[in-house]
Order: sequence, then C-alpha cells, then structure tokens
Amino acid sequence: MDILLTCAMKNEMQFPIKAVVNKTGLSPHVIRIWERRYHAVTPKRTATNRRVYSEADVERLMCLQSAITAGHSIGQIAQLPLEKLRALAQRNEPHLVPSVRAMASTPAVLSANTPPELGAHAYLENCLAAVQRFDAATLEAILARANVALGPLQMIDRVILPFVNRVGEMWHEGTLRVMHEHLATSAIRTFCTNLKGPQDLPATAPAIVVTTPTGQAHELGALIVALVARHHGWNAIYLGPNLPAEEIAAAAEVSQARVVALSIIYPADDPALPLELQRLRNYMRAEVALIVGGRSAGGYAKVLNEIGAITLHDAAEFRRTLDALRVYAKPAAVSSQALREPSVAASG
Amino acid sequence: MDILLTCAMKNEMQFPIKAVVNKTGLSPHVIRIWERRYHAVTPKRTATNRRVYSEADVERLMCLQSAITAGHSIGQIAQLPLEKLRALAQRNEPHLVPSVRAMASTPAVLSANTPPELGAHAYLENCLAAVQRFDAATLEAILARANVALGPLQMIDRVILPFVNRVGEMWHEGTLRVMHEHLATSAIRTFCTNLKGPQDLPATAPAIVVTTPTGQAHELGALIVALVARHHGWNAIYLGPNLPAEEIAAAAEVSQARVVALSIIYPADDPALPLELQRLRNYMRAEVALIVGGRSAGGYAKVLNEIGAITLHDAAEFRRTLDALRVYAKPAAVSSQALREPSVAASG
DNA sequence: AGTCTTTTGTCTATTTATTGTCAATAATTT
DNA sequence: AAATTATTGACAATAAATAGACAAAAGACT
Repeated sequence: MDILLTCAMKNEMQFPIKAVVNKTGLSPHVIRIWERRYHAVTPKRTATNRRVYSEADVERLMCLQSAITAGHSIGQIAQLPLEKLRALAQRNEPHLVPSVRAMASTPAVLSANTPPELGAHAYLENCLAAVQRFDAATLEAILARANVALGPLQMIDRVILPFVNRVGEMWHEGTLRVMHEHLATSAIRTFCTNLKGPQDLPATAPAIVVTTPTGQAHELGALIVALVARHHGWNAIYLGPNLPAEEIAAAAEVSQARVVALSIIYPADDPALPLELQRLRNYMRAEVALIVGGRSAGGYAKVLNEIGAITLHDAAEFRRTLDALRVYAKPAAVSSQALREPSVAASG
Repeated sequence: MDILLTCAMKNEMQFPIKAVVNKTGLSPHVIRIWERRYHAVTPKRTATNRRVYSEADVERLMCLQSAITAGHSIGQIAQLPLEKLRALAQRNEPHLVPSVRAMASTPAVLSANTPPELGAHAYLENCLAAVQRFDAATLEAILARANVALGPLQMIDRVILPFVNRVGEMWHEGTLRVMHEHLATSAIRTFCTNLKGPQDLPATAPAIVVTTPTGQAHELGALIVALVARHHGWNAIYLGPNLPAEEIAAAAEVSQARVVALSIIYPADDPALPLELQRLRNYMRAEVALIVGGRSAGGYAKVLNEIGAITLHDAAEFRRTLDALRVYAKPAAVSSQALREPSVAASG
C-alpha cells in the first residue's frame, strides 16, 4: 500500500526543459515553438515561470518526432490525442509493466537538474548486477525503464554500449561465465528488437547490411550498430553473426546496400579473418563502403587499411559517418539506368 | 464539417503527401501527376489546399505501383476499383498498413467456415517468397499480419514451424543461401521477441531453460520452444544457441529451472555431441527434466535414451509434456538462497 | 530498322504555406 | 558573473501546389 501510494504520487515525474531536450533530441527552441504555435504540449509552470513537463508530455513529443520523420507535418498532428500519435509514430507501447514501475529507486536522480550521466550510470550498475544474479526479468525491466527515462540517445551511448563492453571485459576476466554472457546477449537483443519497432522508413532510405564475419560469434556489437543505423533513418538489414564473405557480399548486392558494417569483438587474432575480409572486399562492388568497428577491430588494422575499410571507434563517429555517407545518395551516377527505383528487381 | 465528422467517427488516419511518399516510394511529382492526368486518387484538401490522403488512397497507390512493376500501364489501371487493383498487383499485402487494414483484406478466408489452414498456408507461402526475395520488411510484415489473423496457436503450429522447417530444407537443397537463412532467422527472432511481450508471470511460474548444445548453431527451434513455453505460463529463460554443457547445467541450477529444453537441428551426426549430452545430464540435478526436440534429435536417439531424455517430435507433444511436468510443482528443495528477490541494489 | 505517335516520368519556374532558427531582451538560477 | 530559461518578432529554409515544357520509353506503323 505504501508502495502504491508512493507510486501514485511520484507517478507524475516532472522534467525541466533541458531534460526533455536530452531525451527527445529536439532543441529547446523547437519544443517551445511547438507549444506556442500548435499547442502540442502545455507544460505546467513553476512559480517562477519555468516549464515543467510531465511524462505524458515527453511521450507526446517523442511520438510527434517519430511521426514527423514518417512524413507527417507538425501543424496537422500536434493536437491529436496520444493514441493516434502512437499509431502515426508506429511506436510500441512504451509504458511499462507495473513491476517495472515498482522500482522507483532511480528516478529521483533524473527529475532534478543532475546531469543524466549519473542516472545512466546507476542503470548500468543495476544491469550488471542483474546479469551477475542471472536475473533475466529484472535485467529486461531495467533496460526498459532506463530507456524511457533517458531516451534512446543517452540509452545507447551511456547504458547499452558500456554495458556490452563491461560484459565482454568481465567475461574475459572470468568474473562472468558463458551463461551470463548468453543471458545478457539475449536481453540486449530483445531490447534492441523492441526499441526498433515497426517503423516504416521512407522507401528511399539507404540500406546498410549489418553482420559479423565468419568466426565472430558475438553479435551484440552488430545489433547495436543496426539499432543506431535505423535510428538515423537507414534501412538496416541485420543478418546475425558469423556470415561468410560471399554471403555478406551477396546480401549487400541483393538489397542494394550502400554500406556494409561489420562488428569484430572477440577473437582479435583469428588468422583466417584477414583473408576473409579481403575476399569480402573483392566480392563487393567498389561503390559499397565497408565499415568495421568493435573492440578488436584494431587487431586487424593492417588488412582493414589495405582494403580501404573505414574503422570506427565509438557511436558518435559512427553516426557522423552515416550522415556523411548518406549525402552521396543523390548524385549517384545517373546513367539513365533504372537503379534509382528502389523496387527490388522483381525477377522472381 | 462533414469531413471532420467523418474522420472523427471513422478514426481514419490522414497522410500528407510526404508521408505517402515515404510509404509508397513514389515521388511527389508522380503522385500529383497521376492525380491530375488519371484521377488515380482524389485526396481531400486542407483549408490551405494541401493534399490529405486516406489510408485507402495509400493502398491504392501502392497497388498501382506494384501493378506497374508487374507490367501494367498506369493509364489503363488508374481508375480501377481497389479490389481489382489488389488482384492485379499480386501483392499479398506486402507493405501493410498497421493494424486496421490488417483485418480488411483476407477476412473472407478466416471469418467464414473455411478451415484456417488455407489462410495459414497462404501466409506460409508468402513468407517463403519474401525470404527468397530477401525482403526483410515484407517478411516481418506478413508474420505480424498472420499473427493477428490466426492467433498465436495456429500461428506457431501452421506458420512458424512449417516455415522454419521449409527454410531448413531449402537451405539443405541449396535453394536458399546462407544469407537467406540468416535473414529468416533474424525475422523469426524479431517476431518471437515481439510476441512474447513484457508479460508479467506469476512468481510461482516454473522455470525452463531453453538453449542449444555446443555445435548446434541453429537457434530457431529453441526460440520457438521458448515462445511456446512462455505461452504455457512457464518462465522461459532463453540463452541462445551453442552453449556448453556446464553452462547449461549451471544456468538451470541458478534459475532453479525444472526443465532444460534443447533443440537439435543441424548436424545430425556430430561425434562430439553424445558426450556433451552425457556430461550435461551428469552436471544437472536428477530432478531436472531434460527435453530434446528438433529435426535431428533422432540422430542421437541412443544417447538420449541412455540419459533418460524426453524426446519430442511436435509442438502438441511439447505442450502436453509441459503441462504434465508442471503438475510436479511441489516445493522443490529450496536452498534458502535469496536470489528470487528482484530488489534492485540501488548502489548508485 | 526507322519514323511517328502516345504514354509516362521528370524538370523548371513561380507562388504560397509551413516550419525551423535567430536576435534581442528580461528574468531566473547556479 | 555566468549560464539557463522565457518571450517576442522577424527571418530563412524547406516543402507543397500549379502549370507548362521536355525527354525517355513503349507501341504502332510503314
């Protein structure tokens, strides 16, 4: 009962505008102008006239943002009720199961002006603890909770990536067993799947094939890459781990991908991998960029350099590269060929 | 007024031209010129003369596009009624519009007395076709669509399982490449993840560890097992493929699982596997049941018999076995370990 | 084949609407 | 004092509608 009461009262978590900016990725300008012009949200005010947003406001704004990238215009949709916005945004119900909400331990950190890193760090620690306890339910719950609290951007950079790295390290150290690693992988995979949702991309969205070369069994890196790419408006085609060079190249060809992204994490010294990478580069069309990332990518720097692969080290770099590569979309050699039509040659 | 009323009541989505562009892949030019020349669609207008398309308009345009790539000429078909366009397009609902439309197109098959196998079979064929075209988006769309039409039970027995089997066969035949198999795996995995959802299980739900032994890289069977188990009220702990015997046993121990389920699909004659299975049985507590299924389980019948594993052949048998095992829900020896408490260690 | 016509997609230019960003100022918070 | 926030009006950039012209492709015909 005490719990229920606390939840009911705390339920109205409130955020200053900067928190909303961090979560949604919208600029404060935009948030205010949407309010002024379209009454998209009507936050409460403090005694000194500062805006105070509710969770519902934040969800509204996130839905609006998604709907806009889906092609809707803000003026038309700003006043729609939340259910319709969810439908337009094709967003999965982000509200959580009661059990999750029960863990009202960390929100206090976030509602205040504390920088989000602190909150993110707390979530991260809790995730690692859950893995060590081999507690899948709690792990998934924390991930979901952290996601709504932090927003996708902070979530990926400050929770998911550090989490994956720590799990990898601890596995090496022997702090975690294989079963823990598998549990973490499964949870992260579930989370990524849920997060990406069934958003439909513009048919003109450039495609990127994401996978892991033969011998690289760890797929977490690739999963996150796919997630980030999709968030950046790419049509990410995720093929799971351990795919031979011919197959990767064929997949890129068939799906007319502009980029192939590989994640190289565990064996940092697989003697077969350099050859595999060279074969991949040979099979691929020259226009298709090859991006390689992951903790152990450095172990193959020589080959990667030879074949002209782009080696990346963090998510921010990856995002910048994606944006850069996307620009090359339009002036692609227009030889009156019908390759602008993204319709997959229906020669079936 | 009429417009507003209609919309409010029918709850219909409206799309500005950019959203239609995103959904269809047609250029705005083309959409407008089709309207001007052929009256292919007649969208409403806003007060400021912007076009506003209905869901029906969007579907029309998508069908027209498909029909065109199928060889029809726009001038001839632009004014045909929607049903004819659907037939012409031969598109079995590839890009489907979210939920509402899901009910609209095939209801004849399902709502009537017609046995649902017909519908299920059609979905199955479409899934296979999508895999062959390497069309992830359509594949996921069909799966989602089939699920709402058939319900989880029919879905698993008549679509998912046959689908997985066919993919496996075609992979052996060489009809499908590795990349196709990976694509199918990824889609099925996404589907299973979405389907299981954030269900709250009662704390008393018995636990079952689902995985694949070392050397068995194909995880689809295990995924489905986990899904079925969860639907039967079990707390399914899915650990992905390729897990060594010690790890499986430890996972079962830590999570106090009553059952360990393994899926054995591809190498039907791995010489190392029998030993691995024996080791698993030895590591596991005697009270924990070991269930083995999958196409190639028969290849290891001898060992499985020796170690007293329950070998299953179809989903129905698995469900019966689950129900039977659950009855044994006696207070299994509890070692007073406090690892059930999911209280988050707020070490932040 | 070559020529003509029809069909169909693309392009340009112009106008109007929409929407994001900026500048300047004042108040509040740290 | 420095940084953040709120308010307002103005501005720039983007997107959409319209009309007309053009170019590529597909057929039809010699």
